Amino acid sequence: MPEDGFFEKVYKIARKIPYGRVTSYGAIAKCLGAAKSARMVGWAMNASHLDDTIPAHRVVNRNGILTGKHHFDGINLMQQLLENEGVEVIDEKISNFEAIFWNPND
DNA sequence: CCCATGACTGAAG
DNA sequence: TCTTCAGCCATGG
Repeated sequence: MPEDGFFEKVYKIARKIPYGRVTSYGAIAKCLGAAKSARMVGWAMNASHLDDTIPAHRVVNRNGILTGKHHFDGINLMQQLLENEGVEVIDEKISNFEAIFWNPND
C-alpha cells in the first residue's frame, strides 16, 4: 500500500478493535498522531461504508454514545450490532462503556 | 484560494 | 453536573 492516506490509518486502527469491545474517535485519532483530528476520524468512518471490514459500530464518542447510528442503514442497526456482540446499549448509549472500552495503544 | 461541513473533544461559565 | 463555545483538519465546491 504505497499510499498511507488518512483513511487507511483510521481503517487500520478500526480493524484492530476486538470483538465485543468499543473505542472512541479521539483514542483512534491519538493513535494516528492527530489527537486533534477526532472529527476527521468520524468523517473517515463515514467513508468506511465502502469497506465492510471496518467495524464502525464499535466506534463511538467519548461519552459512549452512538453518535453515528444515523449513518447506518437502519436507525437501530448500530445498536443491534453491538448488542449482538454482548455490548449492553441503553438509549443510544453504552451502559458499561468504560468496562468494555478498548485502547488502540494497547 | 476561500468558504462550508462534519460519526469530536476539552475547557469555560 | 450540565450547557455552550471554540479549535481541530481533511475534503469538496
